[in-house]
Amino acid sequence: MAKRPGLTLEKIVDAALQLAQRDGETAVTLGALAKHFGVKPPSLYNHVKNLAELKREMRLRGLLGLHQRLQDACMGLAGRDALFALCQAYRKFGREQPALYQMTLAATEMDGDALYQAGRKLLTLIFAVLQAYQLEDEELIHATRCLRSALHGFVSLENSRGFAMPTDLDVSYTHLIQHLDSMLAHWQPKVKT
Amino acid sequence: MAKRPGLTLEKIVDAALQLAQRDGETAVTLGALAKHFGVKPPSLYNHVKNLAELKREMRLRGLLGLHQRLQDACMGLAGRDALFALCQAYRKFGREQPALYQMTLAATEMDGDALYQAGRKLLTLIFAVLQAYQLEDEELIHATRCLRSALHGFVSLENSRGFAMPTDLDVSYTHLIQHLDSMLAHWQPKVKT
DNA sequence: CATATATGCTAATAGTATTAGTTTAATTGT
DNA sequence: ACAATTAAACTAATACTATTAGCATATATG
Repeated sequence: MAKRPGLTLEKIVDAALQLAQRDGETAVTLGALAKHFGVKPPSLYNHVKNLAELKREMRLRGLLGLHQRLQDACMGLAGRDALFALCQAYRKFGREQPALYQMTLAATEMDGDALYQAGRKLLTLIFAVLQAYQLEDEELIHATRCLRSALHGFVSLENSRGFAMPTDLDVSYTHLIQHLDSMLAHWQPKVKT
Repeated sequence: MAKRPGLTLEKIVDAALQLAQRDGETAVTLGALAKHFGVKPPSLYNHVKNLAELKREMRLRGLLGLHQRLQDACMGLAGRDALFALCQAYRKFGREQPALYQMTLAATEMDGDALYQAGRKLLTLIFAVLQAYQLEDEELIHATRCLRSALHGFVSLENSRGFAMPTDLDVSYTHLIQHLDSMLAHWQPKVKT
């Protein structure tokens, strides 16, 4: 038997992320990963519980990475500037790592505590950015949901080629951010049904 | 050999849609469909090119169904009322048929003409609804992208349990619609970068 | 250096799509 | 009504998937 390649969960997740980045989520298969490490597929089970857990780990990395990117982008900024930076960084992440973004935002049932915590961190960051708009309690939550919907929707549709018209997407996104800022600045607590 | 069950593309797609509705997209498998019809898996290839085409057909049904629902909801309405009806019907469709909605909005590369046409129909309907807001040319496209982003983002996140806080989602969505209406009513053509 | 554990392996099961080639049910034409 | 044709089922086979069980050995530990 040859030397052991010193596999570890870290390395496997790294390779899985690269694989997803290159060939999409469906390319993340135990066979492909095993081949990458010069190992047989069952050997991976010594380090990963199963494929579902591996994908959970990937999603955790995605959430943490997204959080880091957004945090870096907002460093030292506040109010409108922070919002713009947040939105631009969000889209940038989605464009640069489409497969990972898609996995990241696809929550399932049993996600475990780590994923929940990562989601919370992201939410806390957004709350911090929205602080300048002086929303409180429930209103802050509603506003955050609107913001997240707009950002996720745009990135998601852009990544899946849902915007077919030959009109500049950067301009559309800038519009979107401006209107989000406007929405937040003139937030109306009263909902008329 | 027993009598032939009189398979057809229509029936297969119908069964596939029911299967997706009940157990999710991953449950749509040729084996499961074959079992449903009391037939062996290869027999299905006499009616469907392959699994990818079957899913394309499902997505086409989804797009057409969504269009129909939205059209029905907007019948006889205009302006703000039409927008509200459109948005509510959009979310309703997404909630009632989560798996189908997810497939519907996940465009791939080679989608063929039928899917493109269905997408166009949907776009045309939205343009009609936005007519009252008096946007023109490029602005109409940007506004439509903002609208679609918000709606798709909300429905998508809601379906994947992306909104964790225990705050009423109906209220959040109503907020979203109101702000979309406001955005459209006070659309600012100039984008300040 | 011996023991024990960690981590690789092979073999096997089960489920997935798909193709090739065959057989027969259903339809069509005379 | 019967023969010929077509449509649609079948069986058999290939090639991927994930996953488990049990075995063997490289590495680490006492």
